[in-house]
Amino acid sequence: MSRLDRTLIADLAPFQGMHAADLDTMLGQARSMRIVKETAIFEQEGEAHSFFLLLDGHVRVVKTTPDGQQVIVRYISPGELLGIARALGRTTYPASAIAAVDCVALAWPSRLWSEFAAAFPSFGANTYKAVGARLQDAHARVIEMSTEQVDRRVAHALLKLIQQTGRKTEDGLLIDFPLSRQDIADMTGTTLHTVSRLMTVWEERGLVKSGRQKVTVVQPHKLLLLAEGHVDK
Amino acid sequence: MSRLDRTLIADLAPFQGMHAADLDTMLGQARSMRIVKETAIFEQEGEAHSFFLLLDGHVRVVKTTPDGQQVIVRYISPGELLGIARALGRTTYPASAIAAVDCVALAWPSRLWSEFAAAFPSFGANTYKAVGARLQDAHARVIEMSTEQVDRRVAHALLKLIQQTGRKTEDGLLIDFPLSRQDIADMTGTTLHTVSRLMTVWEERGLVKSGRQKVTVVQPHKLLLLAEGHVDK
DNA sequence: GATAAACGTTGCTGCAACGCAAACAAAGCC
DNA sequence: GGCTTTGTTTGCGTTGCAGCAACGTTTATC
Repeated sequence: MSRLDRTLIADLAPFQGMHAADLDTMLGQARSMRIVKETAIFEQEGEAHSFFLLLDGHVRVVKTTPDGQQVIVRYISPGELLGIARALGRTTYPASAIAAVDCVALAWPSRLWSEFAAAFPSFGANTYKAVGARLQDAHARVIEMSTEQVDRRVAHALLKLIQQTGRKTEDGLLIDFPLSRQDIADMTGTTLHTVSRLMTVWEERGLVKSGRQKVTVVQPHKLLLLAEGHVDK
Repeated sequence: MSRLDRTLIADLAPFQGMHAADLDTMLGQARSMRIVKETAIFEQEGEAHSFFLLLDGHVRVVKTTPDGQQVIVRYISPGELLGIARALGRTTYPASAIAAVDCVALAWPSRLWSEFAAAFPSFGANTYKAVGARLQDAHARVIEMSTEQVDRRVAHALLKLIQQTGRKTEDGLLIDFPLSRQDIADMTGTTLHTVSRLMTVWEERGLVKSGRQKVTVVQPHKLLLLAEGHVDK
């Protein structure tokens, strides 16, 4: 790992407020790894032997129900920790993490997490703050699933994605990794058919442009209005 | 607070592994309070000035959407912490906490939380473990809302409640606080009408017995089969 | 004990969204 | 270039469940 890399890593949320030397200690014990597209970083129910820092790419966290239905819990962007099950008192991963594109990540053995958290208080605090945010997010999603109908949920999901990974193009904000109708359905608790129908309607109205596994939001503002229900669908 | 009380409190999950003297330090700074039925311990959006330990009673945590719909996030039983928003990096409460019955609780100023967590590592670790469990729970609920239909969600909710607060009676396991059809609906993302219909069917089949704001699960095992979908409804 | 308020039940109707099926389109592969 | 695989679109029938409305029942209030 080059000097430059370390400087960039120091800016990431999980390491805010840490001393450079402490960060070096952590990085010294990390294993760098590449994950090819559509392979798993870790699997649901598997023993939580490591935790990870995503450096490049996008990862989807997926839960599969006993009867085989998939739910996408969230997408992870570079700079975020994943697989911290052990830090929350679990011994197995509660979900699978699949690389949506080719990825680069750092890995540490799980047992080191508590050592790091104890030795570098900022690191522990940052993690717990992130966990707090995730809890918030999960609750927000429960509310959404309980009270809002499909079109609004899908609109919301797209907005969250462009906020996370939106890349400006001539058409609008492109979601920067392959995203199928089925993926969107798995994020919002609906079916690919319903998503497909919604997308065609929105495309006709000029809200989005989309192709195979590709979504560009043309008019984020209008999509937001729809998501918030300030407009008749 | 009597000597006996302190002994009992020491057994509660948030204080496992703490020294008796440290616990005394904490309790010395707590304010004991009674909350009358159906009043708020804290309100959504309100400044998170305190965190609480529920000693007696049952509290429901409710989120209200901008358009007035209510969602019950969870019920809290004696021995659990609540209102720990500040510990997760928030300055306001993300939900309201309403006493389902007359309650007794201890309250500490929020700023003390980080002091306690730093001074008594077990306390901090216990809390984060609890937060981890809540995150798990929230995710499980998202999955459930995404993939299961109403009857199974309601069955699951009832099972969770009897597990938390079930009191053995001659009829079966009674949920030990007033619980209306609307409450169950708010827990499961449906309407009181649908819940009412389900309850009548289940009553006819001898799965439950219920009256006004009162639910007794007669055959938990059969209800579980229904919740898991191992039986045609 | 009469009146009101809160909670629960039940029939009916409508529709959002699911499921199925068939066809189409694009990408990968030999 | 043809073949397969994977993803998308779209029509049509079905249905779970919400929404409305009316009524019954229990608990509070004075």
